[in-house]
Parts: sequence; C-alpha cells; structure tokens
Amino acid sequence: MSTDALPQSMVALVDCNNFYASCERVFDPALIGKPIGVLSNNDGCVIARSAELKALNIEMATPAFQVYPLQNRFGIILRSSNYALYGDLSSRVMQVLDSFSPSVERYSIDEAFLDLSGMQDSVSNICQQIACKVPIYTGIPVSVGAAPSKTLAKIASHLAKKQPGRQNVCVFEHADDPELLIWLKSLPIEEIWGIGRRLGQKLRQAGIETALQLRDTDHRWLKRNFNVLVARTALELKGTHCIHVDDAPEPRQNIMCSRSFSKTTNSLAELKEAIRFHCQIACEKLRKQNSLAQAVLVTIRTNGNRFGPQHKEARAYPLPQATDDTALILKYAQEQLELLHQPGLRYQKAGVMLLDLIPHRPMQLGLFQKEQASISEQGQKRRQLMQTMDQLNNKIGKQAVGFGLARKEANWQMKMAHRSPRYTTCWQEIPVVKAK
DNA sequence: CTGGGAAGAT
DNA sequence: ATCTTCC
Repeated sequence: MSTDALPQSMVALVDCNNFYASCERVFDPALIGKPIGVLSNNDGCVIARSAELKALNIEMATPAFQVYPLQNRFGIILRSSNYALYGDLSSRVMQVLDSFSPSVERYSIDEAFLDLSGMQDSVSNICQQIACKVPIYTGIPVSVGAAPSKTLAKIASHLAKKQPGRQNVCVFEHADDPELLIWLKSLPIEEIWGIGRRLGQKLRQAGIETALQLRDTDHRWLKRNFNVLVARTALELKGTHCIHVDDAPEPRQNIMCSRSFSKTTNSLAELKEAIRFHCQIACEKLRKQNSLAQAVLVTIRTNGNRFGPQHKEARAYPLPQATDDTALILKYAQEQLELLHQPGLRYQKAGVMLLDLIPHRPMQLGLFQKEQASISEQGQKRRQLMQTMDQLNNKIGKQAVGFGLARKEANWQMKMAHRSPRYTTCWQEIPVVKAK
C-alpha cells in the first residue's frame, strides 16, 4: 500500500422518531396529531412521548399519576407499553434497512447503524431514500444521520430530527465539515453518546465542557486521566471510526428477567410463582440464542424507597452441567429462592438471571452411536419437550404452555391498564377493517 | 405511585 | 461485585 488515504468510512444512524408513540399511531390513525405518552412497565412513568406531548412540557420519566389529572384538559392519551407490537414493527423497520446496506447493526429496538462505506450511490441519496421509504413501508417516521464515525452519526441524527429544514436527514461527509464543528462547539459534553452524567461532571471539572473541547483533547491524557472509552469517544469525534458497525453481535453473555410486583408481597408462594414465570421466559430466550447456562442467579429485594427492614440479595448457583432445560434450571432457582426468602419481609421485586452462557452445539449423533444416544436419551426427550413448548408459545402466544399456571391476575404480572391491541402478533387482536 | 435489560470497565 | 452507561 502506498500513502493512499484509507477508504473513507461512513456510518448512518437510523433512529425511529418517538418510536413507541409512533407505533401506537400505525394502527390507530385517530391518534395522529394528539399528545401521546407511553408508560413504562407497571404503568409507572412516561417513557415515550409524541411531539405534541413534549410540547406540553411533560418530561421523560414523569410519573403516570402526575399526568392523569392533566389528561382531560389537554386531551392526553396514555398507553401501556405494548412490546409485542413495538418489537414487530421494529423488525419491519430493520428489514427495510437491510435493503440499504449489507451491514446493519440493530442497536436498540428503535435504532440501527448502517455501514455505508464505499457505496456506489451518494450517501446523501441513500439517507434520503431511507427517510422516505421506511415510513411508507412501515408507518414509522425515522431520522437519518450519517458521518465518518458512529459517535458523529449519532450527532448528525440528532440534528436531522431537531432542525426543521433538514427533513429528517443530516449528512456530514467529512469530520471537519465547518457546520459540524460549529455544532460540536455548542454541544454540551454530556450529550455525547457514551458520556453520561457522571463522566460529564468529571470532564467539566477538568475544564472540558463541549464536544469540540473533548475532540481536541490529547488522546493519551484522556486515557490516563479518564478511561479508554472517553479517549475513544474523542477519536470518534475527530472522525476516526473506532466503534465498528457490528452486524453479527455475539450472543448474550447473560440473560435477565425481573419485574416489580404491583403490590409488595411477603408470600413465598407468590415469589415462587414469579420466579417460575421469569425462569421460563429467561430459558426461552436462552434457547432462542442457542446457548446453555452454567449458573442461575435468583434475586429478590424489598422496596428501598420505604421505611422498614430492607433486604436485597442475590444468590448465584452453579448448575451441575451446562443446560437449557427449563425444568432443571427452575428447580435450582426455586431452591435458591427458598434460601433467600425471609418470612415477614415485604418484597417488591424478584428476578432470575442466567449466567456464564456458552454456545450450544448440538451433537450430530451417528446412526449407530448407541452409547452416546442412551446417555442423552433423557436429554433428547427433554430437548424435544422444550422445543415443542417454544414452538407452541411462538405460535399461540406467550406462555400458552409452560410449567405451572400463570394467572392473568397474578400480583407479579404487569399492570397494563391502557395497552393497545397487539395488532400484528396476536390473532385475536388483528385490526378489523370495515368496508361499506 | 418513578422500568427493565444488557455490556463493559475497574 | 460494583459502577456507569445506554436505550
């Protein structure tokens, strides 16, 4: 290689606008133009807002009970989280994005990074196409930001959304684009991707208050006085593509399922019911990503916001062998729960975590490998049972079959007073069209 | 009356 | 293990 410059890297971030609120509108157009808020699990607080709700100065994470009294006056519509719907619409959006680049990283339910390096078409063109096509195909409006690095693409997408004239697209072909520099100069340090509240404070103490300042701070100094991540972020701001688009992420290293009770409980039976539920969901996820767990951890905790005796503890238990068998994992989880549980305390939350996950490589048994076959005969049967359960649950609906009964009204079930229909994933709830 | 899940650094 | 960050 000579001194030729490396091919310019180019990353796009596609971000769904007010994703959950937009999802609610797709099958209920009456919501268009109205202030919509989507609530967290248990209908606790607002976690997504339509533009109209933002305009009413309802902040993110506002407790639901503070919004209820305003609903009538401002015509605010609140919805419980409908993850079945959001997940499905998310994969539709991702599918459309797949047609724009061979390398698409599903970064979160509503965001994706696209590697646009070395594309034939101009980056601006591609980004405009994305911003135009995704809403047509899915009903979800998106913003698209593109730049030489992920961190800059994040900033670009922010501008795409924020600045009205841009029509949801913002492209910086070069990291030294004068317009970008002006923006970096006014961008507060803690609004940069990867710099949270804590680091922001520390950086400010060191006199670094804007994105531009961070970008121009010595790399080694940052590494020494902060950490590699901050140093890397500074490089990214310079346009060096350090955080690559990862379109084939490794399987999860651990899987956690936990939830708060709608009311605290001191009943061991109720805790067991919750653990059983979480265990089954966790094991489903485990099998879905084709892994085996080597340890299971059970955690319970009382409500730390209340007075009274507190208890917050987790117990990990190493499984005798790596497994994805719900029945087995469940058995050990229940044992751990009994060891943890202190009668008389009121618990607020319970959870299960599967740890030390390793890939499961199903052995191809030869036709005459009798010995091996007999050893794993029980295992094979269990495996089939699990597979059948997963298939049924996939087909009919979450937890259609499982271990023990899942009571709809159970205390640990989510409060979901305002959930919209699962239009796309549940036969009973598909939209009905009336034609004259 | 204020969420759940995961990764990675230290 | 704990802390921090992200969405």
